[in-house]
Amino acid sequence: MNIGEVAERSGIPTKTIRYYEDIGFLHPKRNENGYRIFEETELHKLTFIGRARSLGFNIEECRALLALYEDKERGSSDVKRIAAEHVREIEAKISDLLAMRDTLTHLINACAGDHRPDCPILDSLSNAKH
Amino acid sequence: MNIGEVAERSGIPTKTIRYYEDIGFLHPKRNENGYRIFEETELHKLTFIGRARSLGFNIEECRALLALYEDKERGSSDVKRIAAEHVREIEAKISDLLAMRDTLTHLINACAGDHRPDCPILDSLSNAKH
DNA sequence: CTAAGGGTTCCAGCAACTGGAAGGTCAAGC
DNA sequence: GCTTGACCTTCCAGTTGCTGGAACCCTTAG
Repeated sequence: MNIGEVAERSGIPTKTIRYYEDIGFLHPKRNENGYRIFEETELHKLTFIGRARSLGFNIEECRALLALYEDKERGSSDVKRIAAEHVREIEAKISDLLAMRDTLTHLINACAGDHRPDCPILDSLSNAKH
Repeated sequence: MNIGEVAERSGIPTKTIRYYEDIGFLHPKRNENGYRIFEETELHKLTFIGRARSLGFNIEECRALLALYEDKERGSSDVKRIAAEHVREIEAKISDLLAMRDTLTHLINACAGDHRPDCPILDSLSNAKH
């Protein structure tokens, strides 16, 4: 399988696949003309990484998950720990964003939004009322 | 005022203040030894930017808000539009994160988390059940 | 023979800083 | 006068996770 087919089947762009090779996620063989040749297992790995990334795991977390995925001796508790830690991070981001949204929504509701220059949004940004 | 005092009073690190000068947010004068000298108005600007950044506005949005802030003729509707657009972006992020959290929480609950290698989290990442 | 559509490498850039090196300036203490 | 330490300066490089582009090679079809 060439890189284009892998890209199509995994949904990951060729650029990104080459990048993943650079950072050591994959080690595809090469044929005599220098092209990368991918096995099914490499396609599976890429799909795995793609799903983990779409769930918001960062590269280092993906690396850890991939190592656990390939280690037949590991217990599920390690995976669970990584996932639980990740959920905590997600929840922290969510509450930050909720706080931002509430503050902004409040300011927007207080703002006339017309041609007059009075604007509670700018006032709040410039005055210290945190 | 030197940069250190501005940093202290605005809560923005000196490195970041210099960066903000680089990207054209500020134009502090220099005295004969080359040190930046800041006026109160520059301190206010920095505080303004700091608040906008902490509300999640990106640099370009800050630039727009700053321009509106300094334009005494502008109407509040422009500001309101920027803020409302920003709220929409925040809400999109929130729903992405909520979906991630729900998926992961579901997987974590299905995972024994013990020494056995069976792990629904990894299974889900590797099998196509999207 | 040429063109299209693969593939390869390497270099640069995005956002928004942050860290570090190498050096100039200033005030205080000895 | 000298040193020490806290300031300040500039410039360069690194962060994360790619993405775009240039310049080039390989293969196949018309």
